Amino acid sequence: MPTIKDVAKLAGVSIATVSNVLSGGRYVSPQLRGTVLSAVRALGYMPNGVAQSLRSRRTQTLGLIVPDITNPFFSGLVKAIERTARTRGYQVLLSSSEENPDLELGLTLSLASRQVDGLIVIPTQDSPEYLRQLGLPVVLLDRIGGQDGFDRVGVDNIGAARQGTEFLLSQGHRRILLLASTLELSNIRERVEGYRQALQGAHLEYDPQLVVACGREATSIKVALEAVQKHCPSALFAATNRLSLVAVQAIRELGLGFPREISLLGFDDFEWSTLLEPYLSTVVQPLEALGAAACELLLERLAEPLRPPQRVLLPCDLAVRQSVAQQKEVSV
Amino acid sequence: MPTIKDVAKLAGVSIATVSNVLSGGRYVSPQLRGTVLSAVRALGYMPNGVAQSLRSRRTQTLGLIVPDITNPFFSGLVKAIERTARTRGYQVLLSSSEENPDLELGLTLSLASRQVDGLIVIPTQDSPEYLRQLGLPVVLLDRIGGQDGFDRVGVDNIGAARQGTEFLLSQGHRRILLLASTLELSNIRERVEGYRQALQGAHLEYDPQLVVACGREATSIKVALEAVQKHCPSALFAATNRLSLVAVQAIRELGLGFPREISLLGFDDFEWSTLLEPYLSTVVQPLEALGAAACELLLERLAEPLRPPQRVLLPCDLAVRQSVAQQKEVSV
DNA sequence: ATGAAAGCGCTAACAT
DNA sequence: ATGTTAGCGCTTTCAT
Repeated sequence: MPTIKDVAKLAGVSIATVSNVLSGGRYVSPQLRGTVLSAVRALGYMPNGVAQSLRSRRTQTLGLIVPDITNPFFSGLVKAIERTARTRGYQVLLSSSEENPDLELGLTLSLASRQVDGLIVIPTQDSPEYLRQLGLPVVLLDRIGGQDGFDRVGVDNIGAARQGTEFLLSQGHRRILLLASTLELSNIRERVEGYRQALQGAHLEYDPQLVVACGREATSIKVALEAVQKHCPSALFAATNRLSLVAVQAIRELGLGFPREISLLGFDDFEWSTLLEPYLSTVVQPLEALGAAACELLLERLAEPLRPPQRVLLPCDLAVRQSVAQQKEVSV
Repeated sequence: MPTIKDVAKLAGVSIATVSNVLSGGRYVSPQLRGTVLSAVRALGYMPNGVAQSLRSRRTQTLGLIVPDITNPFFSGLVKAIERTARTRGYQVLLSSSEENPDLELGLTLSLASRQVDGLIVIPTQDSPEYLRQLGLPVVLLDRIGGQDGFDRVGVDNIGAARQGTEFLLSQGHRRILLLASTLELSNIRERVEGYRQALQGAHLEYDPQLVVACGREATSIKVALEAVQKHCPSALFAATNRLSLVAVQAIRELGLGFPREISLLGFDDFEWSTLLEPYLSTVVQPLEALGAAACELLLERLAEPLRPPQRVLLPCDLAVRQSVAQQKEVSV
């Protein structure tokens, strides 16, 4: 691989001039410009990004830590982030934390050691304290509960869940079972809170028993199934996309007419949900906007290190399709 | 951020010793080792990966170019690659080519400039010639048609499609419509070939009209729908996961009893397909193994630059579930 | 067993 | 308007 030195020699100029032609640092006469450029082409020269980074102290690289890229919610975010970063001249080092806090810490350190300019993290748990110590610009994405002091972007979970629940209520449902993954995520707790607020707004009693934490594993189905059997809800509100799947399985195993006997409202929209018929109604999170906002927030922070931490809260939409039926006989 | 120099000063040793303690280059007495290590801890020192890379000429970074990370097939591969790379001490720079060859070329160059140690590419089209010129170890993944001379890992598409078709035949189906995306991908052409071979093996006529290229956009549904209307197949074989979706939509629009009146066999297995009932039978590609193999092949190439290009061809499985019905009345 | 010093390829401050 | 040169933080040869 030729270096800047080779180009300088071939063009008969100093390496500074080559650098300036390529990076546009200072004015170079058109003639020299031309000679340098042809030397560059003749040699097939490409600047060594590592050397540039060492010298300039900027790698033009962002670190991204995601729990599981296989989940369409996360992969949608990754896609948006990568695209935004790319159009702004940044590359993305992607790591998967596999929902493991210890691994997340390790990845964080390893990314910092590689001198990424900043980090976008979808943390495995609330308030990752070590991220503060890092001395690196960090933007928290999606799971942004816990303390502030971080730049963060997420969705108005309370509002979204309230809106979803209100929709269910408007269709006449009174016994709504909320399927949660784990209450350890503030994200999910906020959705529970939105659910509660909607019930309260309708002067209905909030029954904590109707909120069931299914966990994040295969056993979720069993938990959901038993809860449905025990509480006989007329509607299910799945608080994550995975739980929509779980809910569907539970409904099937119980042999319930869907949506006639039981309705389902999902959280997160995803292409493949159209495999389900009747089509799933869901709260839809603005993936594109979330990812882009996270990336842009980080770049702004890089440009302006001292400004106070920002919080971006995006609203969700409600996609009304077919999985929620009108409930005629209102239970008392 | 403290540097190796700071550590050396605090520990009262040379920077060479610090380096050797950390990188295990040469023997250092236990005493000095200890002093150095406590200095490291006291300062919270972390080696600067960029400087290490510049000096050692290795970045411990792999470039990965994927058409669309949002497709569960690709995201499954990415997950496996990232994990394998991580356990071997490598990080992954992820880029999305968005099925755009020009963008792919640009990403390639930009990754090379960042001095990745090697590249894993799921190319947007067959035989990407510029990848040869790159002077960088490259492993082609999934779309590995075209000329050889590359390290590549993929699946036995012919065998898989033949097996799938044979299964359909064994269930009594005689008019099988093969839904392809584009015939420009050798990948897909191979699946067509497997389909043809199976028919031939059963002494049935291969009718090119029964192979329909639906394209990769939203219009696919219309194309598929018209083909079904025109040819009245008893079974559909979708050659990609997207096409399973397309097939399902087409079947619904035609109001066909599924799988009674029409059967469906998919390609690629994915978690969310369980939303469809009856459950989708599919050819399943070994995502984990594919990703891991690609990564490992690349690392082997890094260790042994001169060995001849390897080709890894993995077999597929057939997951028989419920979407293919026995065809009683065999057409003549 | 350890230290001194060269140099990876580049940018930017300092010259002219 | 262009050239010279000092590092960026590290690994690695060459000394001792």
